[in-house]
Amino acid sequence: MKSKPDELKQKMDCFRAALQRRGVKATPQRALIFQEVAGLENHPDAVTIYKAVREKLPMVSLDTVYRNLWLLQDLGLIRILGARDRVRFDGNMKAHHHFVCKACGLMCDFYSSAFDRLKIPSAVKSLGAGEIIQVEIKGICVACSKKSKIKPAKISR
Amino acid sequence: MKSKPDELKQKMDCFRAALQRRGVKATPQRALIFQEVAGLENHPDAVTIYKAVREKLPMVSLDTVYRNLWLLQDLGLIRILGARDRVRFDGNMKAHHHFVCKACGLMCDFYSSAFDRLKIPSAVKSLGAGEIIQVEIKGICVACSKKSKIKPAKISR
DNA sequence: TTTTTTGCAAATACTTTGCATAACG
DNA sequence: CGTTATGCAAAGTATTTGCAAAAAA
Repeated sequence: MKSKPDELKQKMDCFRAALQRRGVKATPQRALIFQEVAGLENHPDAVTIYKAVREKLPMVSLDTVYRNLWLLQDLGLIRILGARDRVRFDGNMKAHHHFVCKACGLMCDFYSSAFDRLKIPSAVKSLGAGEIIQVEIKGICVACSKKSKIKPAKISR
Repeated sequence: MKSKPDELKQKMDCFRAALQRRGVKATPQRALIFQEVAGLENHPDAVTIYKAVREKLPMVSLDTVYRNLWLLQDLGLIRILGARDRVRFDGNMKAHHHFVCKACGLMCDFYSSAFDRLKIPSAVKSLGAGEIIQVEIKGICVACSKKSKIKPAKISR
């Protein structure tokens, strides 16, 4: 699903501004990669983005795509879904919610009876049958925020 | 963080019952693997579980751990967090929430102003500084529920 | 012109599979 | 006993890294 063209234009302006602010160069690869991610409402993996970018720029390599995706994430222009690396398992079958640290990947449970009472909105019915509803809060965990006081977080894998 | 011993016992009963119901054998490996995941409130990856199980049963192999984790998930005894396989990227920076299909991994956005208004509970402050709050609804998407009418979903990678 | 970024290729990490043997019910 | 599960080793994917050449500011 593509977003409206003027929205995309606005996103690209935002993109250029963020790059400049951080002294990062605006290469065509970078712009195209951002455009692909920003223009889609499904959530592509790296290879899907790679293929899409290749249509317009056949020489790009997959590692450039990865490098730029992580860079865009560091710049706050895109996000990742779920865990950054491997699969994680959850054996807590009580109602609970998650806090995820953007820096170190820590995931831990918290409880909230208010969140437990959330109902699945009717708009979701057109997507499928919802069974579990959980809230995810992303941020920086205490351990990482201590670290970053010493040395500003350079989030790289 | 370990859960209380009687809770664990109850979980193990639940485990044995579920295995029997589905005609799956209760091997010591399987029981230990379940116990590890069920007893932790952080969300270990396969290798972490593997190491923990090895302490008690030094012969287990990593592939047995994986096989059993997926099995336990199929049985509904544990869950996985985030995407099952690769990293996915999200370029939608508007407030939004996610629907995730347990069968095919489809992830798509939906909007809800009610969910957008959720506040970070004070209990979370002890975990870290929350920045983004999103709701995740897991279930079966329409495409998969059609498929499963023909042939009951055998969810394997 | 200086620094950053790219593409390539090779390396690493994570996860799955085939098969003979061992264990469960 | 018959079937299912295990361990091993080898194969697949996914992702990262080092480096010389190319491109941006």
